[in-house]
Amino acid sequence: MELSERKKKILQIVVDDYIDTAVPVSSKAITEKYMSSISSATVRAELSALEELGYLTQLHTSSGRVPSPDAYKLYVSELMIKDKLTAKELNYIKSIFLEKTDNIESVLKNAVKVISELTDYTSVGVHSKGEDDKFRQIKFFRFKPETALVLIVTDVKLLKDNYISIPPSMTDEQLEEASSLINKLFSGKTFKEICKIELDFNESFIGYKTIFINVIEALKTYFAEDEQSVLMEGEDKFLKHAEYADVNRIKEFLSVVTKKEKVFSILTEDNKDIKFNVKIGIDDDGAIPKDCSVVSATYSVNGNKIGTYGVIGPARMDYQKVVAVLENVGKILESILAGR
Amino acid sequence: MELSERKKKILQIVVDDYIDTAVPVSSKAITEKYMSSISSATVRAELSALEELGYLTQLHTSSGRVPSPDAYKLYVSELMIKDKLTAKELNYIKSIFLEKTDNIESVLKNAVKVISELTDYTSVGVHSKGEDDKFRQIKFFRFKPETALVLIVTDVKLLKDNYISIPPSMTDEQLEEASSLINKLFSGKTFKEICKIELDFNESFIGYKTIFINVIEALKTYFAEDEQSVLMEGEDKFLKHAEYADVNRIKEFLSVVTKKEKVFSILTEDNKDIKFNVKIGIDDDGAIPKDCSVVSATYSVNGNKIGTYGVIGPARMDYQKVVAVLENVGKILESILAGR
DNA sequence: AATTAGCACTCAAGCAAAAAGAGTGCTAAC
DNA sequence: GTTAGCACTCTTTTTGCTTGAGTGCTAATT
Repeated sequence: MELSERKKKILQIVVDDYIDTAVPVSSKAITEKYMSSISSATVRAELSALEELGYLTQLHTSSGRVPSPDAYKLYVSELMIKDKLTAKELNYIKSIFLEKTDNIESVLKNAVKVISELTDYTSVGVHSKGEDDKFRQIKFFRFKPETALVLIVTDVKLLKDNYISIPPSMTDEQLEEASSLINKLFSGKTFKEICKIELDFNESFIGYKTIFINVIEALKTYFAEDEQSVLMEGEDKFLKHAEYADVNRIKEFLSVVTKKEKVFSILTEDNKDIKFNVKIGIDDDGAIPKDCSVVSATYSVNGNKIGTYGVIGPARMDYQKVVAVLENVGKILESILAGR
Repeated sequence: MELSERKKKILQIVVDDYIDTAVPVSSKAITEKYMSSISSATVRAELSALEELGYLTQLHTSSGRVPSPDAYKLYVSELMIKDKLTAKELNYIKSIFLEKTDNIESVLKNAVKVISELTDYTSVGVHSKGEDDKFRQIKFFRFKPETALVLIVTDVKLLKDNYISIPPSMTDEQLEEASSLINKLFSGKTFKEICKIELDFNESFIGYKTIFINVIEALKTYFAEDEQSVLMEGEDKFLKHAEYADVNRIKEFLSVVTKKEKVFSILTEDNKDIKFNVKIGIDDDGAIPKDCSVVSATYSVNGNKIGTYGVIGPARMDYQKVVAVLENVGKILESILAGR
């Protein structure tokens, strides 16, 4: 059901004020600070109704009201007055992205960094698994006769650390030829496409069979590693905020933030089809800690969602600032990725 | 001045008991649990003397005694009975190091990981800046006519992410030749040595001058980045320990542990020439937080100290376990590095 | 000269009762 | 529908009191 305009106004005031002061909001505070035209008794009736509807809660009978998770969600999607960044902040964002843009990972790293710095919350970014990343080039570094470090460059990133074994009998020239063969065959293709390639190991090819299989194996490990691709910044920023004055809250928060796989699943799980997803932890056993909020957005290239970025912090978060920063960073991020 | 045997014994008991129980140790506890032959009044006199000497402190007049930083240091260097690891633990250490050993960084990473897991403290490792790392091989990935990604492999690690600009007029063949020239010239040399090489750009060489200069530039950035080489594991392990029930303690701890450059300077600053260095934070403005302890050791190859590894945790730390783990890991670490 | 028993003293920690204050819900009047 | 007024609830803070652990000191003992 749709809320009356006055209810919306009051709810907005409560959320605004609570975000600002961290103190439960009383009817008196509302009339005195924001709505001198009506009396506190009227506001009390409205607050009571909003509580009935699930948007507000009371810590105890004689305390002011605190927004519920639903209230924050509504606030972000409808109630909140959008913030604008200062020219200084906008310039700062732009300046960060001027740095080298040769691979998506470093672009995303910059995005995550700037988000954390401007919002003062822990920021995160995940890039899609990369099944659509395009193969660019392969090179081998032969360290010993039987092992080589294989380097694969995609349009997204460079992968190293994949050691493969090669037949010791193979000469360096043959290895070189193998790499140019692979380059010719795979170049420009996505991982999905590469897997479909029917390899015809005829006589001119047969010597490279092991290599090919090993390279594809290396590619598979590349696409399998997902937690690796979680980028975070400002893991300790949450301590700056008043809610984290309690040891258990801190433990809860850290137990999530220090586990990249947890962060990954939170960010990639079902997102509603709205611009900014807000997820707030309710009980203690969910993926997100109690009273902890995750605001995230996806970025796309050519209409394909290829990653998610956002912030993690207390439920009582400065959503105006956060959304403004995410919005602006997102725009630049997409424009850079589109122009590649 | 040298302590009497009895004082040493009592100090050892106090530290042992305090590490075990986290409760200030009373004269009564000492006589009842460990020294039934003498009376508590005698112990009290000794405790009083040890306090006078700076080894013990009292929280208030009617509390038991707590070891001072000096007491912990003496404990580790002289008083403590060395712990032995179980066969299971030893096997675990060995098993971890069986993994790929192709570069020092990954070996150190394993060391740090195993230390954190066995001790349950945050562990750290830093490798020397690398002026003695040996150049192995260079390769160029030409992305655009005017830029290339340069990959340099040393005996320690692989460095990527160094983009250099190349003259667009240069053909791929010339670039290839440049890389084999560089390989021939630099191979097996340390950074120091490379810097000393007098480059004679005679006619056959002159075309590669820009490349050479750019490569050396890339090497310099490599050696300049130092905080990068701080490896850490178990950043949230400290929360497991009783001392971190206080928010300010947590903040202090995290403010150090999340800043790699701080950890770096703590680990690399003046170490006494003993096997296990113990540094304990005293006041709040030092590099190390109050009541926080850092136990570290260096590892060497051919008599050259090339890195430091250790743990960070509360002053009331299980030094027996920590030293035993560090000792064993250090041995394996050095044997692996020596055998390269 | 070192050790010990005994005792007074100190201080933290826990508890209960009281006081203060903020905020609500309800009711009756506007 | 709105509002003033008031009783009621619940938290927070303060205060005083009690308990108990542990020490330091002193005088007696070995």
